[in-house]
Amino acid sequence: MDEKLLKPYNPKEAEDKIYKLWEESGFFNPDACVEKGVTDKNAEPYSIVLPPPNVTGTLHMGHAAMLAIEDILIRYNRMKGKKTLWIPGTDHAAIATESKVEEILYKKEKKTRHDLGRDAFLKRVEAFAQESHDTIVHQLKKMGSSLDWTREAFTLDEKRALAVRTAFKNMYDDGLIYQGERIVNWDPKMQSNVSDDEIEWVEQKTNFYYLKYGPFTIGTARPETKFGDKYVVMHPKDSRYKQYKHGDKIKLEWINGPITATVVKDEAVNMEFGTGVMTITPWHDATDFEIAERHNLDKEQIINERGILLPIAGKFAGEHIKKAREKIVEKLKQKGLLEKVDENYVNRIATNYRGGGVIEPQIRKQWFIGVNKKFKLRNSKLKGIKSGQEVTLKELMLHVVTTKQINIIPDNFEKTYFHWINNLRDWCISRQIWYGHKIPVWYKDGKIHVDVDAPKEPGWNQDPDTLDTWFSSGLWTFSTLGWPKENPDLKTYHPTSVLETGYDILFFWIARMILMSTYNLGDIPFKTVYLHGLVRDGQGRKMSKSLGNIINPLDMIEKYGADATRLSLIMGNTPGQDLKLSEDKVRGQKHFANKLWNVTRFVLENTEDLNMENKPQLMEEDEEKIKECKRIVYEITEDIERYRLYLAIEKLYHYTWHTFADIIIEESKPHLKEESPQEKKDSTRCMLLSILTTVLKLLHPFMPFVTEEIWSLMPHKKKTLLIVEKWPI
RNA sequence: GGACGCUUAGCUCAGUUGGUAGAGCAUCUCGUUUACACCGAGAGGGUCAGAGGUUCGAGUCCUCUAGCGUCCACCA
Repeated sequence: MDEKLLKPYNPKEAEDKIYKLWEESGFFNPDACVEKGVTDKNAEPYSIVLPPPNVTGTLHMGHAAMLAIEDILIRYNRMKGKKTLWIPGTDHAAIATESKVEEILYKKEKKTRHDLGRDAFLKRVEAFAQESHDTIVHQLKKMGSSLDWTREAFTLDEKRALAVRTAFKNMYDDGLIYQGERIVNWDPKMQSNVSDDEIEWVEQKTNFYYLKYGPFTIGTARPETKFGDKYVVMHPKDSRYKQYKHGDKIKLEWINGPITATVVKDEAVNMEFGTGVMTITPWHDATDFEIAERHNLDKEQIINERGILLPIAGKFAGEHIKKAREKIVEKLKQKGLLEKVDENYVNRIATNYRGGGVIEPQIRKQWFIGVNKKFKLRNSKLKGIKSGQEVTLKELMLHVVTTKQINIIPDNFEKTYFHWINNLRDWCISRQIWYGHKIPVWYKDGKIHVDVDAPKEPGWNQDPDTLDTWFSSGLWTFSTLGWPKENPDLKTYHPTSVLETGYDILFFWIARMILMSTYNLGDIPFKTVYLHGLVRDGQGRKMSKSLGNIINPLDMIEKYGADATRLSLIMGNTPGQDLKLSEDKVRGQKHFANKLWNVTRFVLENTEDLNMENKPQLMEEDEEKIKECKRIVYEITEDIERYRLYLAIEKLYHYTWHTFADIIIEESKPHLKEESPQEKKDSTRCMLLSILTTVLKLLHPFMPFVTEEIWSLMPHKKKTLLIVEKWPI
């Protein structure tokens, strides 16, 4: 017997060596599996694209949980004999990465990206991204992820850029991508607009001012935006104001002198709120913008892109809004326009969830994807929609989920998905940051050129904007498989089998992938969506730097091994439900790995000289034990097939420890004694070895390192790796 | 304001189609026998948040209530 087995299991000694063995074997690559004869060339394909981690830093426990779940599914299906592919990659995460680098740049050198200029700044970002990428790849390997590294992708590499430009061109030609002057979420700090989904609302106590506006009283938390307010709006059914008719002109004294206000009746006004009267600032408020659009009202800009008041503010022009507010309030007070101040008002402030800048809505020319625009779907492979049929993107997104062509686990998230889609507005895809895919649009002398490639003749200037990072992530399931080029991978592995990710990016990403895949391929991107919960600390709090409660996956791997780390993230992890994780839990799983190690020691000590070529006759009671083990195999297989990994591992844990070790092995001891009849002895030994072999196979997807290490110490095995052994069913 | 989720042993959670309440950790007692003290044998501990309903039977299905949490929404 190998001397290693005499000492406790040491993950550190085994893991890196084992991972290298797997990589060298080529078995992460399905083509190699076919070549080496471990997978049938006509086998059913099984594929997952790795949700690409952002190149903004390092992986956290949420990533680790995702990797554990996906690797289990991949390893299980590989052992089932399927042609199994798991594609690795990383995401350039435009805004997140750019703001991170800007932050570092400012901290270290007190410089902004504009001080460096576009090219020099981008070089910095790329260097940062490369470093992050390398760290991430290292971490992915440490977790034991059986990813096919020959197919690694990056959302911003050449192949993906071609996919992005092709998708843009197609959507533009179909009239789905258009340019429009709309109110957008402008982040003055980042100098870019962000989409509705990238906004985080924070509550803030602030003053709420009641101002005299002619015969009315209006309320506002933002007096600095009010200079241009010349429309006074009330609900058409509000009886308090029935003497005012839509279109009435009223002369009144305002901040910088007398103005003429126009009465507007609109149902968007809430009669219960304040006095039921409001004035509007269409350039800087989304609701006001919509009212102005409905009634064809003037829109005036009050604040510029850097938060500075424009000439309309009179003597306040040139001042930053933050500093001007108090002075403006003072002036209102002097003029007798300030009626009352509520000091306990709680306002909701829009911030950029990456970078934290306070959003200042602005009207700007941007690129949008129209989700309600009709177009003819080409080459439909979707059930219920014919090629050439007129549809909208929104309809496609709803259709594939309502008809169950895509299943979401847990299914209550389908409701959330539908609700979001139903409220979906046109998707603003242009950003004014520098890191990302440049928009494939060129201008010259008032002419516009939209294509995959730049025009040949000189003098054309490319649109300086970049695309929302989710545009390229939306293509991920097929851009990683070679689209738009003809590629056998695309035929074999798309649609992918399952998309596994955290429920927090259901809208950002999953919905966008469904949009992009149904549009560009006329097909679903994946058959099943499996959503895992957030990983929280032992007390259920979010892990964050400020709380200091972050558990780093690499630390856990270092202390307790990758297998223990994986198990702790799978046990008790039900889909869609947040998982509480403490270090104790990881430690407990390490004990399990060691238990398995010791079980092996016992079985091998007793079976080393057993000749499995001439299988001994099994006695009835041993036959019974093997049958019971088979039943467990069926149950566990069923659990994995139905994505109940938490149940599968619990049963396996229980069977291995409390049935196999505590009962079967304990009861076998008398039968292994010298004086026991040879027949009985052989039968017992054969039974033990058979069950151990099965248990190792079943456990392999969950704890690949220790099982592979043990496999290599088994004297009876064929000369193969456990990773490609057949699943015992 | 709307939607969703959670509430089961001291702690963390399972409980898959309704059929006599489960696991791990923690606690207590005992124990070194062909692996394992990162161990074994055993014990205590729950009116399954509350109220009502359907049913022969409900932790599980329905209704309502409470607490906690998450997401969505244009209340100036």
